[in-house]
Amino acid sequence: MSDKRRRRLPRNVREQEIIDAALHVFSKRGYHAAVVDEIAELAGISKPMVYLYLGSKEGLFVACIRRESQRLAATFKDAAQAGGSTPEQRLWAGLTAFFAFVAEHRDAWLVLHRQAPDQSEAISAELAQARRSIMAVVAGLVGQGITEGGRPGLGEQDADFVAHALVGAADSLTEWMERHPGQSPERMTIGLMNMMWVGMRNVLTGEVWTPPRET
Amino acid sequence: MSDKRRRRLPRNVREQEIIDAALHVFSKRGYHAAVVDEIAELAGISKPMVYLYLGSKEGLFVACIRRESQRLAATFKDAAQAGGSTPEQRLWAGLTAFFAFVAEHRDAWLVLHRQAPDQSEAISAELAQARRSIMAVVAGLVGQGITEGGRPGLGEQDADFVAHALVGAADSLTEWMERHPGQSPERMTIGLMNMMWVGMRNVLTGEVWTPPRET
DNA sequence: GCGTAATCTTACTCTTCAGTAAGTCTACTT
DNA sequence: AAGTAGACTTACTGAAGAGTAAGATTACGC
Repeated sequence: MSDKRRRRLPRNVREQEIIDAALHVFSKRGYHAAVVDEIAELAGISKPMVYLYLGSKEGLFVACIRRESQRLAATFKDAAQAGGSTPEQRLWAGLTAFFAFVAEHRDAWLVLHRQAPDQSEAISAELAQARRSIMAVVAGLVGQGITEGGRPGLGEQDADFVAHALVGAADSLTEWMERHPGQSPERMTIGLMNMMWVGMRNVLTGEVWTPPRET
Repeated sequence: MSDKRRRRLPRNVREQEIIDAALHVFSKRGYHAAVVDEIAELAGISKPMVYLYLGSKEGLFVACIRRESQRLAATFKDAAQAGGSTPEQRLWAGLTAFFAFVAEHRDAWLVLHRQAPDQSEAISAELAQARRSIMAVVAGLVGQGITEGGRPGLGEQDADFVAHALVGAADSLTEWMERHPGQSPERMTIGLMNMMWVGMRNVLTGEVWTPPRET
C-alpha cells in the first residue's frame, strides 16, 4: 500500500477521507458529543484542515448526510428497478438491498436515522430533506404497486403511509439484526415480507412466503 | 389556581415538575444540546435545585427515561390485556393505545426513541433497558398470539422479530401523523392493521380490515 | 414569636471545544 | 535551483455550560 509516512493528498481525496472519519465519529457519539479534533485525528490530519475544507462542524455534518443519503436512495432505487416486473419482486429486491446497505454501512444509517432532533436549522433541514428523499423513493415503489394493482380508492397518501411503516419496520429490524448476528439480508427480508406482504393473520394460520423466482 | 408568587413546594412535587420540564427540553434539543439552566427556568426554579434533587444532568435524564418508559409500557400492556380475547383484538387495542400515548406524550416518545447513541454508559444502558422493556411487552403479546394460534415452528425469536417490526413501523408512523394532523389513533391503527395483519398483498387485491366488534 | 429544617438563590469556578491566526513544509513548474 | 501554490501544523482565543460554595428565605411545629 501507500507509504508509512503521511503523504500529502489532493484536496478532493482528503475531503472524502475526512467525511469517512466524520461519519464514523458522528455515528459513534452523535452530533454534539462528537469532537472535531477526534475526527481530524482519525482522518490523519490536523483540525484546521477540516475547517479549511468543510467550513465548520455543521458543514462537515451536512456533507456526511448528503453523501450517504444519496448513496442509500440510489442503492434502494436501483435494486428495486432491476428487481423484477411485479411489485412483490421489486419490494423483495429493494428491501434486501436496504438490509445489505445497512449491514455494510452501519455508520451511515445511524447518522441518517438516529440523530436527536436538536441542533441548528441548517442541520435539521438537511436531515429532514434526506429522510424525505428516501421515503419518497419507497413511496414511489409502493405507489407503483397500487397503480398496477388497479385498486381504486388508494392514493398517494396511502403510499406514503405504507412507506413510513415499511421504512420504520426495516429501521427497527436493523437493531434486531445487531442482536442476532449472522442473519443475511435475505433472511431479514423474508421475515419482513411474511409480515407485511402476506400478513400476520395468514402467517398465524400457516402460510409461508418464499422469495419469487428470478425473472 | 395557585398564587402568582412562586410558592415553595415539597420535594416530591418539585421533583416531578423538574422532570416534566426536563422531558420537554430534552425532547426539543436532545441530551447534549439541552442546557440545565433552561430546564431549571422552565421548572420555575434555579439550577442548584436541580442538582440537589436529581444529582446531575445524567441523573435527570435517567429519571425521565425511567418514568416515561414505565408509563408507556403500562399503557400498552393494560390496553392490550383489557382489549379482548383474540390476538387480533388485543393487537388492535394495544396499538390504538400506543398511538394515543404518542400523540399525547410526544415529548416522552421523542426522548425514548430518538436519542442519538452518544453519551455515557449509564445513559445508553438505561435507554437500552427501557426500549427492551417496551419491546418485551409487545413481544409478549405477539408470542401469546403465536401460542394460541397453535402454529408450531414459530418461537420466541420470531415474536421478537415481529415486535421489532411492529414497534418500528408504529414509531415511524408517528412522524407521518405529525404531517397529517387530525388523524385519530384509531385511524392510524386501522392503517397499520391493514398492512401488518391483513397483508399488503391482500389489501392490493381489495380486502379491507375494520376494527373487531366490542367483546 | 422563635427555632430550625427544608426550600431556594446569587455568584462564582473550571473544563471542554469550536473556531482561527500565523505561519511551515513539500511537490511541482519553469 | 528558485519560485510558488497548495497541503499542512502549532498554539492560541473565546464562549458556553456543567457543577458548586456559601448563604438567604420561608413554612411550620411548638
